[in-house]
Amino acid sequence: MPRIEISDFDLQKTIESGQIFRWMFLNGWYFIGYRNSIIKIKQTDSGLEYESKGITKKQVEEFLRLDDDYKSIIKQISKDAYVKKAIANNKGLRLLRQDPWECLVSFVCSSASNIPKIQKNLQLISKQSGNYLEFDGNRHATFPDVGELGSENELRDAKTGFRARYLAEISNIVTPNYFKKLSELSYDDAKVELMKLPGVGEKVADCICLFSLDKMEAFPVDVWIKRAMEDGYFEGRKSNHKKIAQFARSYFGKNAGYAQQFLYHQRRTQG
DNA sequence: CTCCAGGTGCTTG
DNA sequence: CAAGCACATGGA
Repeated sequence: MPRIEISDFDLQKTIESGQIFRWMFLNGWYFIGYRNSIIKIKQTDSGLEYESKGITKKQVEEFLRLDDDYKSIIKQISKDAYVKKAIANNKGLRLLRQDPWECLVSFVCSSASNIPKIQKNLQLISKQSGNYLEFDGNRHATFPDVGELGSENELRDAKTGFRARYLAEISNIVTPNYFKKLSELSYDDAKVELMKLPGVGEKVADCICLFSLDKMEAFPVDVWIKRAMEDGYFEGRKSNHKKIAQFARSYFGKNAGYAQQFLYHQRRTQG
């Protein structure tokens, strides 16, 4: 089984920090749905150990963002005691590089929802419209390809509620080429383009930019981050999404998205 | 029963 | 431009 020698990589925090939703923990291993396959992975003393089927080593490294210079990023976003505490409490938390299509569907499902429900939505969509894969003695459903998400009614069967209409419309608009084009755009242009899709506003567009399009300056502002930022940087006073996002990008710089992930996870787990 | 959840879109003032 | 509300669903 392939091993990856790496320090400062906390697999549990990374997987369970709400950036990906199709994973399960079984007998000491994480099984993560990725593109048309599964990555089975666990933490070891010296790093990570994984096994997968139909995915190259290069693809696994790309997904795990092993190309990030973690220490340098941490140094860059460690601007003050407040964020330093979030970083210290979540040492080894990383961002992943997801498939943009699944990321788009995931975060359209995320609006006015919660993590367990998003997981349920994606699992049902995969069972309905994805393929099945035999792996390690188990059957796993893969995520449906672009254009194969299913009808609006099927999406409603997946308990996506009022988001079913958005997803069905999105399914008719995007193509593999849509994401190829998107990946070539700047952060601002990619965000504008994404926000033309129904069900995609500022926050969802930022999540897609950060989690799947390498736009590390994106700073998604949800209710949790809003509270965390108001406490840490606005003297506890109420602010708004636009002010917070604008401040965060200028304050934390080109890796603001990493700061977001630490502050978000800190807020979710320690308050 | 009421409230709210990794928001967005639409309508009003 | 900001504020207010509906939108499905499910857990607290």
